Amino acid sequence: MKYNILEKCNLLGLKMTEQRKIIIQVIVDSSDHPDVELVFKRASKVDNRISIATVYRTIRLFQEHGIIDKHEFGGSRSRYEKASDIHHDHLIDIKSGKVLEFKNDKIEALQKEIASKLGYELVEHRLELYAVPKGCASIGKDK
Amino acid sequence: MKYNILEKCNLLGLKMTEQRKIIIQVIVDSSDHPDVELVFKRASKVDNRISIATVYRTIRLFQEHGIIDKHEFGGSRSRYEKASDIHHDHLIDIKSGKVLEFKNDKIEALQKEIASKLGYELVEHRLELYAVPKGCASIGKDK
DNA sequence: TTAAATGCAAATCGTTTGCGGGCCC
DNA sequence: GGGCCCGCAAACGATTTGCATTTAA
Repeated sequence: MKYNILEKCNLLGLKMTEQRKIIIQVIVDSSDHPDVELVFKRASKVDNRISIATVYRTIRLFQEHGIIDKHEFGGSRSRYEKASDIHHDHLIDIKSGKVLEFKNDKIEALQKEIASKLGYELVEHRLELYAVPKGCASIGKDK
Repeated sequence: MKYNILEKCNLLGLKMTEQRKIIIQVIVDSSDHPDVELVFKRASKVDNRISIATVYRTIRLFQEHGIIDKHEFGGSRSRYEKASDIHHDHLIDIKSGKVLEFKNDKIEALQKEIASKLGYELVEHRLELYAVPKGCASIGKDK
C-alpha cells in the first residue's frame, strides 16, 4: 500500500528517464520546499544536460499524479515538496523564509465542522501561518 | 476611527480621480471577490475611458495601503475585496467558484497557540477551505 | 520500433513599467 | 503650476508549448 516515487511512476506507466530520476532524487533530498529554479539548479549540479523546461514538465506531471505537492507561499514562484501520507500545514518564518511543518487535529476537525455548518463538504484546505521568531516581534517591523 | 475609502484616500493624500472613484465604487459594490479583469470590465461599463493599467495600478496602490485585500484562491489571477475591520477566512465552492466568508475564533486562537508552541509569534495567516455543496460530494468529481 | 520524453526557443499569461500628455489640489 | 495620474504599448517573470531529435521500453 505504500510505494516510493519510483514505484508510483512505474504503476502510472511513466518512463523513467535519467532526468526524472535526478529530479526525484532532488525533491526527496530537499526539505526546504524548493521552487522550480532551485530544483533545476540542484539537478543541474548532478547532471547539467537537464533543461529547465523538463523540470517544469516533470514537476507538473508529478504534481498532477499526487507524487509531489505544490505550494504558493509568499513569493511569486510556486514551491514543491514530496507528497506525504500524513497531512500537514505550514508555518512560514517571514524573517528567514524558513518553512516549518505542523499538524493539528483540532484545527482539522474545526474546518470540517465549519464547512458542514455552511452546508458544504470539505474537500481540501490550505492553512499557512506567517510568523516571526518570538522576541524579534516588532523590531525592524518595516513594511 | 472608522473611515470609508474616500476618506482614507484623503488621509493618505491620494488624488481622487474619476478613475479611482469608479474603481472604488466597483470594489465596494462587488461581493464576489473579483479579479482585475473583472473590475476592469465593471469599471469600463461605467466609463470606458479607463485603462486596465490604471486598474492594476490603483488596486495595487489600495492594497498596499490596506484599503483592499488581495487573495490568491484557486485560479491564476489574484482576486480582491474591500478590506474589512472584522477578519474573516474563506470557503471556496469548487463547483461554482462562489466564495463564502466565515469567522471562527477557536481556529484563530489555535493558530496563535501553534505558532507559539513552535517558538513563533503569529503575524498573519491564510486559511481557505475548498469544498462542495453537501450532497453533490462525489458525483461528477472530475478533478 | 515507436510512443513518449527531451532541449531549445518562441509563445503565453498575468502583471508592471517607461513615457509623453493630462488633470487634481 | 507642479506633481501625481492617466493611457498606451512595450517589458517582465514565471510557466507552457511546438517542433525536431533522442531515448526508454
